[in-house]
Amino acid sequence: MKKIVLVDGNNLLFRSYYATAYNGVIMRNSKGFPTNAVYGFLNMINKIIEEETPSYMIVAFDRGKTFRHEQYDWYKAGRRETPQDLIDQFPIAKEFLDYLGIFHYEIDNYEADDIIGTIAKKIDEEPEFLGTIISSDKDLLQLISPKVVVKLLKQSSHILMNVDTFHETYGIDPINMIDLKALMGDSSDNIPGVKGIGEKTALQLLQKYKTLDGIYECLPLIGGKTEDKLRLEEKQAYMSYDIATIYREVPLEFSLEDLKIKPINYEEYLTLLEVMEFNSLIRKLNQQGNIPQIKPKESKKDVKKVIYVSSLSQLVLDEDYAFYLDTIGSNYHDCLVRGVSFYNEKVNYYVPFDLLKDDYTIFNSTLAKYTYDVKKAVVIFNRYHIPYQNLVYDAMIATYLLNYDVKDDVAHVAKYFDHDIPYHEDVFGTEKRPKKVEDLVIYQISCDKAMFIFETKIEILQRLEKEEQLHLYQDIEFPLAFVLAKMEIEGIYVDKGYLEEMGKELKVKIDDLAKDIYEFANMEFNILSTKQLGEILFEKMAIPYPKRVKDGTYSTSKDILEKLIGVHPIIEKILEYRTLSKLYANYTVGLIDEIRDDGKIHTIYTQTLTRTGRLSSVSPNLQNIPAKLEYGRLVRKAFIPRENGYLLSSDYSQIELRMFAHMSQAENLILAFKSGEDIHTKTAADIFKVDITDVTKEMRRAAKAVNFGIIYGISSFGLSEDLKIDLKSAKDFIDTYLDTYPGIREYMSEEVKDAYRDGFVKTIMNRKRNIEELHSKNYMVRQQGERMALNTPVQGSAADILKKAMLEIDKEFSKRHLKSKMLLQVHDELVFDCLENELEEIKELVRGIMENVYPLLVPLKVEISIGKNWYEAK
DNA sequence: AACGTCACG
DNA sequence: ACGTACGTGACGTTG
Repeated sequence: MKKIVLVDGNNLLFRSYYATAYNGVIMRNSKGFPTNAVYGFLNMINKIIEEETPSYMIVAFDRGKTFRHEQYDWYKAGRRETPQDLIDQFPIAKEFLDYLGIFHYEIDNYEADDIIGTIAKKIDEEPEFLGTIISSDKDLLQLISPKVVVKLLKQSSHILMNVDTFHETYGIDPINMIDLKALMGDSSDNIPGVKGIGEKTALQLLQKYKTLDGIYECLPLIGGKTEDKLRLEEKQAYMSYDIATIYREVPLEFSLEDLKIKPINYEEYLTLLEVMEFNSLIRKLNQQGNIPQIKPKESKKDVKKVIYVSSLSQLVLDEDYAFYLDTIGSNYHDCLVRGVSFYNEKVNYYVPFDLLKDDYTIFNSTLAKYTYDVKKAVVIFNRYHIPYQNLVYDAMIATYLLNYDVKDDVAHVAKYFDHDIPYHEDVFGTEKRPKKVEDLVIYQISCDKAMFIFETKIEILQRLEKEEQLHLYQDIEFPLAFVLAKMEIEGIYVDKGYLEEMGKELKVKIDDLAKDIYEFANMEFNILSTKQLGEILFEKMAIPYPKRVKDGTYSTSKDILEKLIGVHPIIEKILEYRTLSKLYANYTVGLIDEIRDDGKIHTIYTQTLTRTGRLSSVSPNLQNIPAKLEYGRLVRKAFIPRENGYLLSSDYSQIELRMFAHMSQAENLILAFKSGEDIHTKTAADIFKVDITDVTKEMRRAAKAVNFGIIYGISSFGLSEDLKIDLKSAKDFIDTYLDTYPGIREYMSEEVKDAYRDGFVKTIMNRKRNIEELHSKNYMVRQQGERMALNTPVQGSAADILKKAMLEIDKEFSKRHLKSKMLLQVHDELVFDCLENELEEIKELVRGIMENVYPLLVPLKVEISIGKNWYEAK
């Protein structure tokens, strides 16, 4: 059998382009020519050849307008225009295919789909051939046959679809994919389908009547609304059928035999790789050693061999350098340090940590030092009492601000700068299943990381400057890392005995509840298993399920269960069981495990994770300690100051809504804040048009919900769920709100418009977030993108402000030599451990800074409370 | 390792 | 017709 791989070239290039477009910033070669799409394309082609080992292959491309456009002028209307940077890369991709000996084809008036469809038909007819189609477009599934399969590309994996798997998934035959599209339509191609019929209904119909014709023949049997809809739009359905049908009679000027892969033209291939500056691919080619006729290319820089330093006298550092800490273990408060690599113009060292840890000079020189994760370095230096100065650059923070997907492992971001470093996990395995690694490999990787940091520093800083983010980087995020390090190192005392007592108490209550639940259910089962619980509640006990059943699974989430309170007494028991189990596992047992020998918990703030600019907190998360329910709140009594100290908590009141008022410049909302009234009460008074003294609890609750909705990028459905009112009322309510505060509508539509135009949104300090969702074909995903576009500037700007306040507070503490310490940050709250004699001073200082750190069109208000533990200080 | 659930702002 | 509010982390269950 001869296997032919059929690739949808357009699809592959588009995917590669959008997968690696950052902030509209994309990978380019030194001449400025865009290279990101071709790079991804080429890697994909290589991967296909490796995995499929085909002897025949074709890559098909679209060309110009097609017969579909001519027939229906609205076909594919509403699609975004293809960026010029992507268009420019098409010819290069084709050139690469030429050199790789891979056949590619395009023809006037037809899309890649049609070409592939026509070849697939030929494969069906010619016994000695088999076909594998590669694309992420589900349309192609209609081509599946006993001889042709489709490899459907997903985010990072793929699904292999053949006749059987297709049937299992959809319950219909592959060819009826067309009938399916005819009924449900396709928004991405602007295929209308039958209005009012979606995937569910369409599949049901097709499973029964097989085809569109079958359905229309049996129309009277269908009945109800569905029949009416079908009858009404018969013409449209058949038109959709036409347009969704892949044309399989394209006049082709070649035979299947012509698709045979030819030998690679290494010389031309290498030359083009060089022009594009795909150095990692060049290196790979060299390593494979299969380019005999070509002299190995000298890389731009001479690669310095790693030198293993076994005595300090060998370690000569007289120029600014990058260093990388080679550590073992995931938590840097107790990780081991195996060694440190150093890199600059002159050196490429790997130094075992034992040599360094007693030397106080290396990191304390006046040379500038660059690294990746400076906070981690500071914490580790502190652990070993290693003095340091002039840590001036952090590649992790810098690339985070440039919107790269930053991980603990440098290798992930390095690959975007064409530094090919193997992933930590691939080399070392997971913590549970570590792999054995050669020492030399360890040294090499560590040194490559230092090299990456050193060599890309200028480029990265230039990019920050170009994006006007140098201030955010230099004056906010980078110095903040040092402040966060201090807080992590300081840690917070936690009363272990108290938590143990609470744990015991919880255990008893949980066991009692379990007994009750088993009795109601008439059997013992695992209450925390959603699967078992769902079956017992909704099948065995036959409690009516309040929502539509989707594919036989029941949600047992709080929302659902709360709707069932009163139906059966078991429901409330389960809810309580859940709450207490959570408390037990997460906040008694879980927290106790995190208390270290010094009696404190030392969290780690992740500074380079969230898409909005907030921090996050891990190991443990101290940003989700119970606060809402009274019983849970008791956990906070375990968080205590040092002896004779006090905990002081200072939190911004409504900072996000204030930020929204500021950004939208909606005058009435600004006035609402300036009035000094409780904002939700004031909002209620405004929208219900009553006197502020006449606002009822119910009105305030409603107003509060809309205020929250506004911050999240309101949707009527969300609000209706939250307030448990119907959709229409929610809609009206939002309209009233928007009428009450003129300017908000305009602001929101402007923000969304800008986001579509730029592909990103930004905060007051020019933090940027790309929103790829906005150019999704999927309506729901785009909607979600729009909400992100509205929420991110609000949430992110609030985060900016708190960060700036933290910096100023830290600075002032040092300046005044205060003994009190800043310990925690919880998004809009800061927690301090204060000495009694400093309380008043701190209170005034913290309030002054937080309220004035960044003047807005509305005042910023801070609430401060003090206590002997975190429970009291709130 | 992925999912469902629920803790926080 | 679809399936929904923004941003996180950690647990236990399950495949």
